[in-house]
Amino acid sequence: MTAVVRRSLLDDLATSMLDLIADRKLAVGDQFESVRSLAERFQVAVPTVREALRRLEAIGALELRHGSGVYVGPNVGRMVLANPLPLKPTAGRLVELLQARALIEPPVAALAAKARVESALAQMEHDLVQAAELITSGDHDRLAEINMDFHRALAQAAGNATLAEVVESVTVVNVREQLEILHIHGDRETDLAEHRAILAAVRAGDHVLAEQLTRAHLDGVLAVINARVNP
Amino acid sequence: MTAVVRRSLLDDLATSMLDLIADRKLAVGDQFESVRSLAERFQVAVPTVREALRRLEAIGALELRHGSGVYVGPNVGRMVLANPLPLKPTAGRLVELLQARALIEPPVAALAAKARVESALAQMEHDLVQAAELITSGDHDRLAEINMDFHRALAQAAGNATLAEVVESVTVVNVREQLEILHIHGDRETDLAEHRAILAAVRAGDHVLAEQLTRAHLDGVLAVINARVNP
DNA sequence: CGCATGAATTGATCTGATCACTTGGTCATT
DNA sequence: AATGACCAAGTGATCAGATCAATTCATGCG
Repeated sequence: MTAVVRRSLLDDLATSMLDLIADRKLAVGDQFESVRSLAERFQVAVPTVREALRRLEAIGALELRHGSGVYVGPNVGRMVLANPLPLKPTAGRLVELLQARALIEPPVAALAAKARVESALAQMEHDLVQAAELITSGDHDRLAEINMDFHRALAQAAGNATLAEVVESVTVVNVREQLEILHIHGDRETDLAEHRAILAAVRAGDHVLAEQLTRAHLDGVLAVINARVNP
Repeated sequence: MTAVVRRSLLDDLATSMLDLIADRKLAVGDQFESVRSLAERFQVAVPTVREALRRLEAIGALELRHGSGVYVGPNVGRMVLANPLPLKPTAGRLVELLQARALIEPPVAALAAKARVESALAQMEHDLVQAAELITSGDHDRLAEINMDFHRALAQAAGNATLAEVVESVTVVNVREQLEILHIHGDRETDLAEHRAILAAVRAGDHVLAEQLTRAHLDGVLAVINARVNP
């Protein structure tokens, strides 16, 4: 049996649009075509085009800006995504998430110490400066964001886009919940110091130390969370 | 200013629908409401409901089956997804993907040797039997699928849903391309033998060996690919 | 120059209808 | 009783055209 794949009109539309983007070599942020012109181009009705656009928008391949137009989104060409509409994770799910990070990020840090992509290192520096300011100013919400960004930048320093996507996906998840974690963890100064040590190790190209420090950092957080969840 | 997050009607609709699913404790595969009844429930027009449904469908949280109804999809509640509409990856991107797998999967195998989730181990056994049959029957397409499934099952054996999602996301990517890889790699018997050794190590609870075998397995594939891409 | 203003463009949503697929039941045939 | 053909209701898919709302940018006033 040949498993007839019945491609719906919508599947065709969505892939055709991606092909259009690829053919025109559009980059992230570039304006795409208007809904009406797409409808005419593909000879389908406006609502149909919009359904296809929504599908692409859901995965971040496109953006629809009211009154402005359709634009190429940040996730076009990505392989791994964070679910943009996750259900509220349970406490256990958050522990699993941290475990996953504690497993994945240390070897990524080791790789980063070998690759040392300069732009990412600069981003990490920048994040540390920002973090220091936010600690004194007390804006814990933005601090949590910046700390997550440090981890994302660390992954980007490894020079592997797929790894960066994976790490971003597991760090993006509900900053709300991560906030709670940070509030539990609490010791923001220690966090900052550990981040600084990690960056120094990466800068020095010491992949063993970078991996070890990253593991210690995440295991520390994990231990606190675990104690909190299973008292 | 009160930071009026201008949640579009669509955002509200999509999240409301997810809330409905959560409230009713619907499981994957359960039937949801019809488009028309949803339109009436939320007091919006049908095309609007459909756009929200498309968004949820795009991430696999829902499925729309023509003539039948709307059903809960397999990805509801997931945190990490594979891009369902990826662009054609370049050769370099595929190497990166393999590198990412070679970095992530070995420690996952080690964890699997500790957790040993029985259902996943059974799945791995089943995959190996299937793979042996497909090698003799010569169905290389299905063989590639089964081999990927072995790796996914291995991740599930680790008992961490997030890790399983990550590994699935990096193994789902374009079976077409992975096929090409397998054709390059070619030595299907070796693959099978290595898979068998990995499962044995996991079964035995030898996490050091499981990690080492998995690393050797993926590094072997990676080496061949690298030689092929950079001749 | 700087800022209001209004027209044009574009996305957002609605209304209502028609087509196509699935499903389950009816009913004649076997 | 089992089987298969057939029909009708429910449901998603698509269409057509219209109206509302946000953005953009050229225009022109102060």
